[in-house]
Amino acid sequence: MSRSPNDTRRPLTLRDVSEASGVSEMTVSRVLRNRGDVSEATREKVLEAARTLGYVPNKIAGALASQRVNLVGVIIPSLSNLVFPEVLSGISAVLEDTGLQPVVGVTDYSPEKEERVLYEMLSWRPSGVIIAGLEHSAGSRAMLENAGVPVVEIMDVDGPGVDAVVGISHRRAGRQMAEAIVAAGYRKIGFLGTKMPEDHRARKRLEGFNEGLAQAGITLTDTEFYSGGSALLKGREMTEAMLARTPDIDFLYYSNDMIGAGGLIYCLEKGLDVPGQLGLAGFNGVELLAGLPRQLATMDACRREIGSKAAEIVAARAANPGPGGEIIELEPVIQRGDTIR
Amino acid sequence: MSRSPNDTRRPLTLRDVSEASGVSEMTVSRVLRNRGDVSEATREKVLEAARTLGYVPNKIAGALASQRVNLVGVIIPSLSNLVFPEVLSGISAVLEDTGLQPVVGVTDYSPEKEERVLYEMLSWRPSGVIIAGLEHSAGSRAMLENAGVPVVEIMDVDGPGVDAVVGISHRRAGRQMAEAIVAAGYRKIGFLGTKMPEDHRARKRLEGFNEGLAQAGITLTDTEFYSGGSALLKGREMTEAMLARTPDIDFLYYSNDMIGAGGLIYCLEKGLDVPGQLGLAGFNGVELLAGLPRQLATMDACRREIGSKAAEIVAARAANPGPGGEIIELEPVIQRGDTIR
DNA sequence: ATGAAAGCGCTAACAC
DNA sequence: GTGTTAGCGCTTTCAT
Repeated sequence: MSRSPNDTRRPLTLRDVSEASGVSEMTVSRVLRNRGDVSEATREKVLEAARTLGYVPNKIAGALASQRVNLVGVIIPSLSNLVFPEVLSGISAVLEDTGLQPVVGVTDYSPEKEERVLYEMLSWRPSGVIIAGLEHSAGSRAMLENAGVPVVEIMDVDGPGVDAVVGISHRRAGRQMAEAIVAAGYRKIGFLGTKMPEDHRARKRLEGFNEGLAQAGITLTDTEFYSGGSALLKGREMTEAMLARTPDIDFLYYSNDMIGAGGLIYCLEKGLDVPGQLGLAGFNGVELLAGLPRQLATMDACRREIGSKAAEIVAARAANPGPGGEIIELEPVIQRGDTIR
Repeated sequence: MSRSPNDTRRPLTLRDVSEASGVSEMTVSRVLRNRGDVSEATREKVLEAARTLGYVPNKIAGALASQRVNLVGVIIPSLSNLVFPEVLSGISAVLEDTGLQPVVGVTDYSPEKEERVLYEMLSWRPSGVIIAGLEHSAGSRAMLENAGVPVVEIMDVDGPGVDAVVGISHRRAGRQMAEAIVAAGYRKIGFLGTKMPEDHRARKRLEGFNEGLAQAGITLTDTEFYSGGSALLKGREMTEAMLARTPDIDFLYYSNDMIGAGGLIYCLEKGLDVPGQLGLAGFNGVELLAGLPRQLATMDACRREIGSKAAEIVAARAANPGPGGEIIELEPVIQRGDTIR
């Protein structure tokens, strides 16, 4: 590949394009951003010069000068959870045609890391922030309150938000599932979930679930928690353990579909009568379930829609600032599948 | 929450901290970056002022002035592939303690989108770029060549790279799997994969697989391709279709573990004799497989290690520029599992 | 150990 | 339709 005149490795600037095209920097800038009136002739000249030089604009300088950054910070606990990539894709799809760009930060469910990631993001002065959850450290909360840009807290509506909130009520989701299970006649019910105090949404689902059971005068018969490892495998193991410990249990409520799927596979393998003798349910409505031999009962967490609504709020307010404080509660629906009788 | 003196929504600047602490902007800057000698007393004053004001530095201005950006662009085809989040976590883990930050861009396997994402990233003048694959549009390749920062192409080593390359040989991986299958005595072999011309690594695996078979005088008995939808479900459906069409087939090679897992579940459900009558193998070594009743034969794609090696190269060269052009080929290993006799 | 001046590469605002 | 000027908020460099 032959080297262009600019053979020193110095990055190209507007000035280089300006000189190469014989047009002022300002006009070059206008052409490159499609702003203001530029004659077709100059336009051509400039684009030609930019292309042959291989000029890539410096957004850092542009952002500093214009006080505008087309970035939206998206802060989520994990990428390996399957749920968050889906939220992300909802966000991306909407931002795609707004000129805004998502930038992802991952917290690993750690409030300290969330605070660091948030600080890092805000120091780039993004046009908005989308952040998972309502629970944040005092420092994070202060930063969000003072960010001076739209903030959308997603996934969860059970609690007060800093600004806009888009999500579902996990408490209610848990309650509804409890009601459905009780209505189906199950009475000895076990819960299997993650040992993660920082997963507030799973915690709220369990609280709601207990409330729902309590309403029918029932309490959980057994519980089992795990942390780390392959969720599918853990689901198997926990199910095996619980069935061994509490043989007469008649329903297993899993805090997520992956461990639920592991449990389902185990039960089918053992030839257990599902849903006759033993009912099963998970949470999330992940696509994976469609490939299993039996459809696990679950509840759609509206992941993509949460992403797209959140992105819409940010995009709308980036375009013209409003008062903020939007609250959007989505309604998850129980998918009974084949594992509740 | 009470408002601080700065009640106009103007973002805080170094100057605000400087005034609040009675110290020059320069010294404030030094304190905030831990650079140069600052007396403990001033240090305290400054930090105190910054904290109470809630000052967040403006990295845009900082980057412009210092010509240094602690960002590393990471460009991958997809987040829902399970493989890429693992690569990412390898990258993050290494960058964590280097002061560099990964910024992710997703291409959806589209060269045009890759070019746009790359352009966008380079316009932020990152300290390095990690990009999946060796195949890029002419435009992308030109940008990579002229970026003036370390570029690491990952996942694949079958072809020439722009700068550094970290990955495995998918062609060889396919060949090795073919050899193992033939050695186990299977002869009527089917391939099931994605209908994605843009997935060059899957294509190379298939090419290598065919080469491996050809060496034993065998050609593929049947093939089946899919696109979109739940991979697990597609694996089921394709397996069903192929077994119906070619009942005497004795081995199914899947282009990835998700469809392989779907196929395995289907076969077990139908009570087929795996691996006696019918052998199965996938590719990737995803964690999910551990939860299945039978272990699918597969090949570890070294995802996390690819990520960490790539990050190490970028970090090393960000610290002190070298000649570049590192080539690291990792060696995937066949995991025979329970589905090859 | 601290401060002053210059300037990073671009765009807003205003001429012409 | 095009050019000029000033300055975005920091850091570099040099002075003290």
